Amino acid sequence: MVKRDLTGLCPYVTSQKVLSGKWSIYLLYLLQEGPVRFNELQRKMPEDITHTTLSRQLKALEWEGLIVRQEFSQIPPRVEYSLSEIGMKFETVLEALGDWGSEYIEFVKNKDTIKK
Amino acid sequence: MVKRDLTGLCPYVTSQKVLSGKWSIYLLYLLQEGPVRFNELQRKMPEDITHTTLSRQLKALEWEGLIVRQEFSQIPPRVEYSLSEIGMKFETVLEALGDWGSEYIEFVKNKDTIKK
DNA sequence: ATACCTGGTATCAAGGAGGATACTACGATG
DNA sequence: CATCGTAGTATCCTCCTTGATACCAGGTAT
Repeated sequence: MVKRDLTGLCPYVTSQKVLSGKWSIYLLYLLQEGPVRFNELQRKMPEDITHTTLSRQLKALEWEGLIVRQEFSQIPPRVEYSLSEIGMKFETVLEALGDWGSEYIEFVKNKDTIKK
Repeated sequence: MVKRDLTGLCPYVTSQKVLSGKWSIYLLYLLQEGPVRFNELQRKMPEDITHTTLSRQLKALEWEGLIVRQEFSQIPPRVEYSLSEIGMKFETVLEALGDWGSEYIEFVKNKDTIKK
C-alpha cells in the first residue's frame, strides 16, 4: 500500500488512493461511533480478516492521518483507534456511500431476478 | 478484479468492492458530463494509463452496471461510454468525495509544512 | 504500397496486497 | 509450570492487478 503521492493534487485520485485498502471504508465506518480496540475491530469485521492484515490496514490509515492510535500502558495491552479530525469529515462520504451501496444492492438483486 | 459477491449485502463492503479498480472513481467523475469516447477518456486521465488497462477498467464498470457502452457502426470505430441510471446515482458520492479530497489535500499540505 | 485511425484482445512479466503462520512481551489465572 | 489474553511484528507464499507489448479489422489519407 504505497500512498501519499497526491498526483496532480486531484481530489478524486487522492480519495481513490486513500480508499485503496481492502477494508478502509468499513474500518472508517466502524470507527464512526467512537474509539474501538484492536481485537474488537477484528471481531466486528464482516469477513474474517487476520490480525496481520488488520494491523497493516490500520497503520496505513493512521499514516494517512485518518485515524488515531492511542496506547494505554496496561497489561494486557489496550489500544484504541478513533477517527482524527479529517477522518471525522469523511462521514459525509460514508453516508453517501452507505446510501448508494444500498441502492446498488437492490439494483443488482432486481437485475438478477429479471435474468432468471 | 473479481466482483459481484455482495458479501453479507453490506453497503460499505459492496461500495468498497465496486471502487476497487485503480481508476474507477476518476472514470465515473469523467463520465458525469455525458458520453465520452474511449480514446478521449484515455487522454483525459490524470496519469498515463494504457488502453489495455482502460479497457479492462471500463469492462469492469460495465459488468457492474455502473456504465453503459454504446457502439456505433462506423469506420473508424466509435464507442461511447456513459453513466447508467445507478451510475448517475453515484454522483452524490462523487460530490462528497471531491469535497473531502480537497480538504484532505489541504490537511496534508499543512501537516507537511509544520513538519519542516 | 504504406502508414494511420479507432477500439479493442491476447499474452507475458512484475509488483504489491492480502493471507497464513510463527514468534514476541508481560501479567494473570488455573 | 503452562496456558490465556492483548496487540502486535517478521516472513514467506500466492494471487490479482497493472503495465508492456504485439497483434487485429477495415477504411482512409499520403
